[in-house]
Amino acid sequence: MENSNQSITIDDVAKLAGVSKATVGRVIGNYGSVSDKSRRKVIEAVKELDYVPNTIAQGLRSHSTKTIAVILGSIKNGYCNELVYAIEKEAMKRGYNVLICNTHENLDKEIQHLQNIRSRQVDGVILIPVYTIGKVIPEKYRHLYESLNIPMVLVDRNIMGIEKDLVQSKNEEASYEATKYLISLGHRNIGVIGTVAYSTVQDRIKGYRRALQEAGITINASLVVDAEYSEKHVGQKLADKLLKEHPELTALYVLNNTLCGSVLLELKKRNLHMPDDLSLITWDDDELNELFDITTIVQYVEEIGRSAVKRLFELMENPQSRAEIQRIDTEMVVRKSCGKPKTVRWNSKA
Amino acid sequence: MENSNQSITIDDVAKLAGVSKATVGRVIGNYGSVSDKSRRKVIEAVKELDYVPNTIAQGLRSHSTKTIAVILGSIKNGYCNELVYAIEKEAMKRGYNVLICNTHENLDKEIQHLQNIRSRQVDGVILIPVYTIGKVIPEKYRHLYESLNIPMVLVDRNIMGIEKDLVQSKNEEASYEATKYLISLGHRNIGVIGTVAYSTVQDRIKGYRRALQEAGITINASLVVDAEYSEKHVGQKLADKLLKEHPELTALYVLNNTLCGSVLLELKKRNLHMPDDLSLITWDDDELNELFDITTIVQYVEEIGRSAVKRLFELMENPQSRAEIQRIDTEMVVRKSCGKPKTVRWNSKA
DNA sequence: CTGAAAGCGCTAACAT
DNA sequence: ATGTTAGCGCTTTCAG
Repeated sequence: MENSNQSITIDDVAKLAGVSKATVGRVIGNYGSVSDKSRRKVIEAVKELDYVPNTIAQGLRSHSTKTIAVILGSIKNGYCNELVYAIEKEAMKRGYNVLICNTHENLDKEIQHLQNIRSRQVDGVILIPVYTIGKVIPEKYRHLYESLNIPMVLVDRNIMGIEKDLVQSKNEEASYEATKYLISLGHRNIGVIGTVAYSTVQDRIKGYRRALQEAGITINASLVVDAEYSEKHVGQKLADKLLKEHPELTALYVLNNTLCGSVLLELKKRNLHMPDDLSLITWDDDELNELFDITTIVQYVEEIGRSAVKRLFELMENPQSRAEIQRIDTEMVVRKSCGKPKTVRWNSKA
Repeated sequence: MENSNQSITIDDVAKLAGVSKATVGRVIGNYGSVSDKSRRKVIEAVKELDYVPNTIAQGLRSHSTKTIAVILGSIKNGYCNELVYAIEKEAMKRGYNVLICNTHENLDKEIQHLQNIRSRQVDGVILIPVYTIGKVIPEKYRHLYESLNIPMVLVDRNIMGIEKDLVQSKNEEASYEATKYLISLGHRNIGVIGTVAYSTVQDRIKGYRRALQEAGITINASLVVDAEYSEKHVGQKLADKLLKEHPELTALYVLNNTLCGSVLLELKKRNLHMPDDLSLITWDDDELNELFDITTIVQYVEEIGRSAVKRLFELMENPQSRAEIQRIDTEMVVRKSCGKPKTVRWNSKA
């Protein structure tokens, strides 16, 4: 218990316990078979010396670093940090640590992280990929992902043209239901704001379209506007644009959590109240939504994280296992932001 | 470029380049001296084989894993994820990766992480400690922190009785100024809500008291209420309590970002408007604050992160360097949540 | 059940 | 400027 010196090694323990270091290894690594007597002696020596095995040395020898990496756009994003939280918790349970890597939504940085991770012999990767533009990935990049010989599961977004495990919400279905809900209230002109680049958002748009079609409502493409990632106050700008150009709108449907606050700013500016002047639905739960009583499609991010880790460990045990897609349920939390559409053109003045 | 096999080693490169592995090491590690000719050959071979050095092996040999760990309560906290973002960015620049560890504000878990990190030979630690209850740390724990022979800088919170580097905001000063601002508007009865357990919050309370004293206002301890960490909707509950028991209050001062949303919920419920019915100041920036036009004390979290990393690297180079405390400026962003106090007892009805 | 020996991939002395 | 050698701390054959 006394000496916390870094340099106590398995040899010291072996010497003190009067056994070989192989036996010590068996005890601390919990493999092979050791007599009770030896085990006791080793355990005592470990305690006596305050010995902790060197994970680095273990890693070099055993090719397992007990580390997984999470690569994503930015930990500052609400979805992402909830995800990382869940992943770390789950990994810790299994004795793994997690390395965090922000790509800043930059493909080159993602590649760089991936390379780096290879050199670190990380055991597995959970990735929210940048490349998801709805086009099949260029050969140059595809090669990188496929050649990377490391267990990997994608979360949230898919990469077209690549065979990888994926865990994500039922985006299309949830979006379909949400839109149907608006339609059932009487809305026929629903504006949509989202960052179209992401496969996730594309799926949500598909669901939106399907619901409209099913209700026999003509689809007006100009009601769906694309919010460039990382542009400041883009939600506000686009809400303004939509409301200005489409006085017929009676509802707004926001596809990214990050945009909603900014959209609310615009509603406030125009003195538009929910649900009387305008109905609103948004994705992802947030304190904001509760405060403003906004009806929300909640993703079970914790569950997504847990599933991703679970699948990753399966992959680590059996790297040949075929890629599969897991779609996690969502929940629509109905609050008070949606109502029957107004017949008066409240915003024609704008 | 062809083979992305894991098992390409420095030997393969040496063989292909026709030099010794020592020379290869010199080139990729960029030390010692190598002839231009050899260097070229090595670089070519590296490219040819798509070789990446094994960080684990490097670490075992050189005792530097190029990894730092960040240990904190929860990555879900806004302050924390901004901090981690800044740290990761800064670390990446220097070729370091960051390991993330959540303590869930649990001291035992923190210790566990610290132990684990030791076995991983992490080069340095940035820690937002759990133990900060304002009492000197018990010997049992103190020993653990001090014996841990690894460069470490604390962020945000201090541990009494321990000599460690610390980077934090000028909590006392900022709080003093904020309170003075409220006083200057005419407020004399200012309710305070915060999680008192944290040294940070204690400093903020000190600043609040100093401003009151200086203005000759009698300090009423019952105006400062303690929000238990992790209790749900505690902000709302405490705001309710304060307003109920102290109808003389004309301003609320919230010391943790996490509490503010919940406090707003209570104001909404009581139909209290800022600044007419009540003035409000809160700590930490947030979209919420902008949306509600709340005057806010903004911490420069990015700068705190950068400073912490910078200091950590100094410590890593010179572990004997004496512990020092860095206090980072804050900024009060004045919005519209504060005004002159009402003379009418608006909330006496409650 | 246990020990001896080899070696994971690299860097750091020490030669030359 | 370059190669040789040893060995970081551990796990893993392979004998016994």
